[in-house]
Amino acid sequence: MNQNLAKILREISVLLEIKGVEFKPQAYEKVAHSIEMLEEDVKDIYQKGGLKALEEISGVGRGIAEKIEEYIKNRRIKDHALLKKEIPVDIDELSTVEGVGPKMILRLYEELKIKTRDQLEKAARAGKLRGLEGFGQKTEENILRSIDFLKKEHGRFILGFVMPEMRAIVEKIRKVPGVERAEFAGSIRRMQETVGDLDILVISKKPSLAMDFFVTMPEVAAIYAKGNTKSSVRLKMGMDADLRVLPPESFGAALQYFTGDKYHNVQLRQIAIKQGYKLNEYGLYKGKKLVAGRTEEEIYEKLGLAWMPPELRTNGGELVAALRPVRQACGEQAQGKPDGLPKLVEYGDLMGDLQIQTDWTDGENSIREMAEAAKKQGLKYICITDHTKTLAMTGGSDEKKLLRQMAAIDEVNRKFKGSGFKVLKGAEVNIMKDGTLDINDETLAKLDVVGASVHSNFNMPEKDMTARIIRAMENPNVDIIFHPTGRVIKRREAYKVNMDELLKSAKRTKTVMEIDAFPDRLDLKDEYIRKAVELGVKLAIDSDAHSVAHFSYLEFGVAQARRGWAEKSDIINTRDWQEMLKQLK
DNA sequence: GCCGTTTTCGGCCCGACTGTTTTCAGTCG
Repeated sequence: MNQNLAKILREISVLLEIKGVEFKPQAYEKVAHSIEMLEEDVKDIYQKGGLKALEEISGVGRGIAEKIEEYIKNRRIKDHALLKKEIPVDIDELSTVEGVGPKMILRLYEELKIKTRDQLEKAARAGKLRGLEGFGQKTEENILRSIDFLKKEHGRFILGFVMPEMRAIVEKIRKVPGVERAEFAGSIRRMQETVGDLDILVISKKPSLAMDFFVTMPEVAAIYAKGNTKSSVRLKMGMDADLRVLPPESFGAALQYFTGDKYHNVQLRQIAIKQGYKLNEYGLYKGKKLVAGRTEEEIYEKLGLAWMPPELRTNGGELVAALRPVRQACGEQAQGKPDGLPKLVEYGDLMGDLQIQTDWTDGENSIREMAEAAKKQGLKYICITDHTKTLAMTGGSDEKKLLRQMAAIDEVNRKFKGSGFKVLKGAEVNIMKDGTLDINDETLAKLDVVGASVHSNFNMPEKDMTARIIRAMENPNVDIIFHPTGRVIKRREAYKVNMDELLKSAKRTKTVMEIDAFPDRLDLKDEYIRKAVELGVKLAIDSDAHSVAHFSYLEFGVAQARRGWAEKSDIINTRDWQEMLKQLK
């Protein structure tokens, strides 16, 4: 319900903006975002506390609370329907076209009756747009180019898959003469699951050199804009990229500003205003006087806040947590814990990896090769978790094959003797439709680590899927639930499951929940991680490696854990293998 | 439409770049 309601509220926001209504659009947009972020269903909130409870939601006042009530009762909001009737255009489709905003949508509709992206494309191809006042040939071309892109790609890229190329680009820019510093900003710096574009900020004595280099890199397919401080391009791999040159005294301000996210920034600027400052990408100002801007730290500090890792910046309570005690705001040194921010698990904290597939099933490499690659990556242990028999297409193990594999692992461990590296015995067993497992308990009991996961019957009702997984958790041999929602980003939705129930059961049965670091899985999602951490459910971060190249993906699992406010102690494989095993059932 | 250390009215985040304009509106992030 929340996502649908959020969509309607956002549509109201855009429709009001199209009509030129002031301020209300922001109010609706803010609420749409709050609703999206909400963990509890609005319907439950309403049933428990009525309109009053709805008004507790950030940004919701009496007016919107009543509209939410109306939606809960009737599945529609009358004002929304009226607006749609007045301007019956596909907002979603049109506003995702680059360069097309509310004002343009209105003119396109009024003058050419354009309602959909297809109609817009046809009109542009026929050269009908350039006749309109304020529209020229360039605008028409830009619209067509953007539509072509939208058709080809779905707009966002999976962070782990594009990160190597992004890093290579930044490295090259760092080598351009005059460039003193170059950093990622935006969703890449926040380590979001997916990224829409690449933002790079630089300090350079020779800005024009950096700009020239940037727009003529071999990776560039087209140049949108080139200026003295900002240039924008489309990369051949399909992503848009921006380069901005900043003076050193503003670099921290720009880094903060362009890292976002948007909601964090809006909130931060409001905090600044309340304290009599103005915050923009050039710095924190008192009147015309620059009081901070060289580093992010000094800006947060001046506002009475602790600096926080970019992964936390989502306006999900991090600004409240970052508040320094009052005495420090008065100029005194704070003693002890200065703020309420979590001490996040660090990249590099992982000692082992608990989900690895080998050539015994659908992996590419042998146990030995995987072990050597993991050791090279700096890990101290891995657990081999090949698929089991009901995943027939992978040649999943039955009980006999598992026993043979255990012997093979003993053999590999003999080779590693004295090196401090350990290979543990495990399996990724299938949770059957009824919640039983496809390997008998006697065999499971011989393994060091048993991961269980759902690989079939994805389309069960939520209640049944939840009961199915909980039954698996109740098996005393099951240590970890692997990739607990089964989603594949951009390809497959998560199956329907009541995560609150799962997490409570995980706590009760001492079952560990996995953060699968494979870039297009990354489930648990950040919001569920946060909930797990609050409940005291233990987590594991695993690569789900199917080849030696995949161990590098662990980084993205750590990022996910950090966005879920997880600390080192929440993650079992930050401990050595003996201590890690003690955390299991 | 929301909200309050500027508090029940009067504000609401901010600046760069583009395109189509001779001074700026629209869009974006």
